[in-house]
Amino acid sequence: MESPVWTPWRPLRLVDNLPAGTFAEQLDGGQSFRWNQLADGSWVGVFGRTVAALRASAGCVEWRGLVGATSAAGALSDYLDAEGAQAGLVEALPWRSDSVLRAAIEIYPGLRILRQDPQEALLGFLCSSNKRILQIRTMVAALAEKMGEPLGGGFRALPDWRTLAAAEETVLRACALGYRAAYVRGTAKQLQHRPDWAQEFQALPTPELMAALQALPGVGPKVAACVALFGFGRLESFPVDTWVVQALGTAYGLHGWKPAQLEQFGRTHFGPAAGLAQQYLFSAARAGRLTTVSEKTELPSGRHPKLRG
DNA sequence: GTCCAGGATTCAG
DNA sequence: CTGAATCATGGA
Repeated sequence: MESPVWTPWRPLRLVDNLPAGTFAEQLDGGQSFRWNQLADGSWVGVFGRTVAALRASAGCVEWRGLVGATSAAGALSDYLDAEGAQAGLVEALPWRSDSVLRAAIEIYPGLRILRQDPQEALLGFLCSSNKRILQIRTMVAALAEKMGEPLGGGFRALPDWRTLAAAEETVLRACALGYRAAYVRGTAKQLQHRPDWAQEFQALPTPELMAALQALPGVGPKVAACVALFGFGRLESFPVDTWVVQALGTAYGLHGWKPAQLEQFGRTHFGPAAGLAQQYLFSAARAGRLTTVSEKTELPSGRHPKLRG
């Protein structure tokens, strides 16, 4: 087993303060599935072809990379939105009139959407249906371990579509994908001959991007919304999963609403950064710390959206 | 053993 | 079009 040789720890300059609790939630809260926390509290992960370790100390973030590899500082800065582009979007969310959102933001202040590689987001969320975050991490780790290209230090990249399309049935099955193996294989077979698929998808407006994603096997409305949000930076995308259904039902009184209706509510109520609001609500709900909306709070879209039109 | 998981697909009505 | 059944697997 090849053990990693790390560079010294160095500070990562972030515009926004990032508390340790928020930091952990950001890396391990169901956005990416490739970060693992070590016994010393630091985090080790792979994103794209970059291997890095991170740790939060006194409100600041430190990083280190593999000796001999290209410096991970630039990739990390982009990945973690070091320049603070999302801070203004949080400010523009309706937290002043929405006490539920305000309370959720205060639980994980500084929480941001990771700017992930499209392939990483798509593969991860192809594995996500009807699975818990811990189990998704296990699946993705197995895919990388068995088929990914070595990056040094014992770490591996995610396998590309060509490799996944050609993978033996027994290999895929050993990754504990279950029925999702057909999703991964089917999508891989469609994308393996389109090396520029990510650029082509990125050029599409969000509605067309969502449609293109949902044309892939195993990609429905929720997975497409997650890939658009985490992989293509579409901050207006509003994924509705079981946690968000419960959160909007209990906290906003939207009982019995169907996912499509809740998605419409989320995008109209939260606006251009609805996906960011969604992540705050998702994390708060998962932490069991979601509050309930007060009767005074105004909900501009506090009625069922029209099913047609 | 039972229930559920950051759902998607297929099928019946 | 909508709602229910089904899918494979592991952890609580």
